[in-house]
Amino acid sequence: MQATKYSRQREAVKEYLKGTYSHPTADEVYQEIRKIYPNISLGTVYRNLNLLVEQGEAIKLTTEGGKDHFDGNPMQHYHLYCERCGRVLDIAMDPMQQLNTLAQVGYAGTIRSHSLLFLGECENCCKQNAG
Amino acid sequence: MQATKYSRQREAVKEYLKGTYSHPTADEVYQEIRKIYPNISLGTVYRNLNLLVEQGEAIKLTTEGGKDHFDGNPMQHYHLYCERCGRVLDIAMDPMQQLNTLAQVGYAGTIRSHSLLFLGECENCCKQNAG
DNA sequence: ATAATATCAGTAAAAATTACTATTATTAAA
DNA sequence: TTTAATAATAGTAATTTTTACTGATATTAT
Repeated sequence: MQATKYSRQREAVKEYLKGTYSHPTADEVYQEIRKIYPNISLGTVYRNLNLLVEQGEAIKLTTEGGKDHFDGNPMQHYHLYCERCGRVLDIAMDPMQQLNTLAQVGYAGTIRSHSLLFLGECENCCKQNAG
Repeated sequence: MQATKYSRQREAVKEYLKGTYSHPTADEVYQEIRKIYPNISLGTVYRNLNLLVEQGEAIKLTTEGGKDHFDGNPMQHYHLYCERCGRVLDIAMDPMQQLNTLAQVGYAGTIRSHSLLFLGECENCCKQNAG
């Protein structure tokens, strides 16, 4: 069965994630939601973030920073991982399904999708460099 | 200064990594090297793997499986992450530098490179499916 | 209201990686 | 070819991120 029941905590996590472009980590979501629900626990945040991902409402972004980042926009799109500050940012570029086709050529397994992560420096860190 | 001294352990790690296409995790490298140097410690494996990455001799692949995988081929190329068995495999496809250029359009930060990971099922897991 | 149960807070555990320390191995110089 | 300097190691402990567990609470349907 496992019918999904409403919970204020999950709603708050979802609302926060849908309303930001910051691609927060679980801990960052936790710190934010605590301002509204001081007793919420980190485990609850993790559980609900993963639930949102399962439901197709969010995306989990695994980066070399070690922490997973979460994105409330479930449409496929690309990101920049800033090698300086570790933040994740959206890249305004059309997703290329043809990459899957190209990869599939001569490969006996099945290509389902792809994840494209650009590496470099975000706008903020670039400015700091110049200053 | 921090001059790099020779060590048998590092040599073994490097040799193993250069001689396999299996994209092993740190622990898998550890288990392998233990066959030759039973006293080698996991920390030594981690230290040397990261050293090889710093020196441009290897690449670290961060996947959603939670574990980092290592590749002894430092040339840019693409991979498949098998969502079934968690293995990482090479994809025979030319790297596309134009992706960096496309991403850079209208982005105020700096795009340095990209990491492209395909998701799906490897040949082995596909076969099992059919069988 | 009541019963059934999904979710929660709080805490403990797990898993992957890194840091620490006394000892050993490598290098270069005497 | 000893000796001195120090990088690297093994073994262990600590850190970090994420997941699992448990008794209490909140939500839903009856």
